[in-house]
Amino acid sequence: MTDARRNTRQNHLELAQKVLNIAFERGMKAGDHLPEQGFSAACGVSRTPIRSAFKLLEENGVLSWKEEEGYFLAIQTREEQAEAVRRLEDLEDSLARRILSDRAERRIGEVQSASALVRRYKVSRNTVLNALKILSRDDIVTQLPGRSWAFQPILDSPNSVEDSVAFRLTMEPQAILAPRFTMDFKRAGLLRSQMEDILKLRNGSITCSGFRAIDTEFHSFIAECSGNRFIRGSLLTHHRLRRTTQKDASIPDFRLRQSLEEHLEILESLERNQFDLAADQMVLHLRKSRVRRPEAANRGIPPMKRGVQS
Amino acid sequence: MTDARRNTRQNHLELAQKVLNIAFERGMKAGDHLPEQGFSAACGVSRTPIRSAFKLLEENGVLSWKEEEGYFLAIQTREEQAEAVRRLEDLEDSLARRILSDRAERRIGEVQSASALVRRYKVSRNTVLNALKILSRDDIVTQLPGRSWAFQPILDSPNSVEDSVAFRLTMEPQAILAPRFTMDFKRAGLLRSQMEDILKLRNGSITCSGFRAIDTEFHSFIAECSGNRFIRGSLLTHHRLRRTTQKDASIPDFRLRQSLEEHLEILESLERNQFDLAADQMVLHLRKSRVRRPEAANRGIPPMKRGVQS
DNA sequence: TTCAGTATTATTATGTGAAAAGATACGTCA
DNA sequence: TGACGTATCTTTTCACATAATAATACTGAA
Repeated sequence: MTDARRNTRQNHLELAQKVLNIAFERGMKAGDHLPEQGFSAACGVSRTPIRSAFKLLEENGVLSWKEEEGYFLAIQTREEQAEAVRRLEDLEDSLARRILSDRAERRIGEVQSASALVRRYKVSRNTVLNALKILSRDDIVTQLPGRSWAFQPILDSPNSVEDSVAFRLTMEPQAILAPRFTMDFKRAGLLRSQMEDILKLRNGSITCSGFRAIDTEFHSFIAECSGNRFIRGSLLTHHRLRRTTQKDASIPDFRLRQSLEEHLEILESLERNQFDLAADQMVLHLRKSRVRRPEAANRGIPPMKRGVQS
Repeated sequence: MTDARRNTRQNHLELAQKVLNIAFERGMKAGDHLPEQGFSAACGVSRTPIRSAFKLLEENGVLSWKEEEGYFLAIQTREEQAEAVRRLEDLEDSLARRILSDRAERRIGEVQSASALVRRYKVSRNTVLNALKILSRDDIVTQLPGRSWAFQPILDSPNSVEDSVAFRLTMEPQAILAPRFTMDFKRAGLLRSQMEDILKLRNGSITCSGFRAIDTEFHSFIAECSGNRFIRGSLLTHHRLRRTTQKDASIPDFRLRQSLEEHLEILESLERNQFDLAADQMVLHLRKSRVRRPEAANRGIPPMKRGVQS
């Protein structure tokens, strides 16, 4: 596994996921042909990396290959796709991820020097620098003036969770209300059907991590549709942080379902261009999911006191 | 100048500014002694870089040096300090700044490769990579999947300015209203007196760039006091972007004064712990300064339609 | 004890060439 | 024309040696 990890460029893992998403967005079925050039154009890279991604997907049984003809989709259902994506995500446990989890478990201290990490993880200096670059992009670590790197408080302290919800409560409705908000209907439809699929699962079999994945995707989607580039940017950054640092908590099944149904309602309102309604539903959704997290309940976020413009 | 720039580490310029700020925050007067160890502790670095910063400041006439005794403050007034800081800022025209201004003037295209920049600016690859790192921290450029870097729209298009004000209108009041908002009274006092000094200048002699500097500092200060780390983070990022990309526009003198007086009023409310009032004043302040910018007036930001929670 | 000066050691930054990866062009087949 | 396979050139990454910088320990003086 370690060798495989070393042989497989991180880039290709990301690219492979992107390829898979595009294929399903285009409504491809098992047996369909995936033209290299089309994906090359869609991903904005040349054919060379696309081929690597295809090969990677073939190794994972997602694609099949025929000489002189190219690659073909080998899976059918969205469940299979989701599983494949999960497998790819497992592969890409980069050093950044390891460092993060070690920090989350408090196995390493708040302040680190690059060399210390080189020694601890027995990897090249460049690898560490790269990981730090990734982590600092999400503001998980910041470079102090000297030569030390400091971890920011992770999204696991009660205060942080509280701050996160407060942040989202101000930003997400505004993302919807910003002028030039434009829905990507295709992606919305895909999201909707994914959520409906999950809801169809029998009681108790919704996994928390599966829910979290789709939840983050939904909220990132809303952010991406926002017409305000600064609201979009800061929300996307925040969701990236949530995705990487949030911990699994056990949430009862019925609450997960409720949450997904709220997502669907918001999507419906947006599709009807009822932005005010969608924004209000978003506020309610966030407030409810706040109550849902046991550890954060009844802590000092002020009630509906006042708006941005009172 | 080019040689001096090459000899002077960028780090030390920043550090020198920090040192100067700390000295004035501590209320030091001309002739006072600056202990190396004290500043070393205050800045979180060892004595070595502090000495470089001291030496740099001495070369600029801000400090004086006596053998076997150390460095002493050589300037007295805040104007002298501001001037010194400005001189230091002029020194640090890094490659990032050059690239940014070339882009602002549309001398270079929206998409660039690192090598192209190496060729254009005749600097080492590392220098370019470093500049790109700085620019990408503020989301001025982003790395595309392939090997190209793309500039984001700069804060000079009408839409961007509009988006920026809308963003600040949602965030800045919330920064004040967040629980655990805590004023740094010392810094507030310093800011206040700086603004009062500017207001004392005779009519017409307030420079626009001087105003912008203190304006950004004031708003960054508010952000820094916020108890919500995500609101704080996203606002600070945004203000950094404003500082680096905003263009000088000519704004009539009386409007600058009005704006500064609004700042003072907000500070007063904050000092009295009247956070709701301060937040409302901030909303008004931002709305007014929006009207002040001629190019952005009467464009589609929705009126006081609704709050975050309504 | 605290300070600046000095020396020593640890860490990081930089330059260089080899190797990997990406972009592009061309050939061939359907 | 549009697809894949292959070849070639450009760009980037990586590893390593070396220079620059930061942290630390130690000194003597006030």
